[in-house]
Amino acid sequence: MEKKDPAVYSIGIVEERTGLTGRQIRYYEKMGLITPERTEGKQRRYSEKDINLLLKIKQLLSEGLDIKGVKEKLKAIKEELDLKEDLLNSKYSVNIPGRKEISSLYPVSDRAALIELLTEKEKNKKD
DNA sequence: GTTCTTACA
DNA sequence: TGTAAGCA
Repeated sequence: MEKKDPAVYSIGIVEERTGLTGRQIRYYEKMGLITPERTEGKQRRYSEKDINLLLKIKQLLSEGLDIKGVKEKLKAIKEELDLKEDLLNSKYSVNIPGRKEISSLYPVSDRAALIELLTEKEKNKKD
């Protein structure tokens, strides 16, 4: 089950796929909302998850949150995820639940981000 | 031509 | 946020 997510998208591609301007994308990065990789030439390279994260940010922003609010929201989601991860790795877990089941426990609005972050966690443990 | 940073309106 | 300058 090789599930890699290399950062291969240029900022131009990300603009098209997220509907955001390069200006906004760079601004969110400066605000600490995203951390894309860099090529040797210092150009930004985004992964599939970065794009999903950008879309999540865009959604939260459209819901009235400001940059600070989005940052806190993303942090909250991550903490929630770490908590669930502990349960998954717990010695008390007899039956390891599948990601699908886990995600179903979450409200639809947070499911996308949850799955996305969980996938990242799983990948990091494998590497 | 694309992207990057800095800076000004 | 848009745009321009000067680079890579």
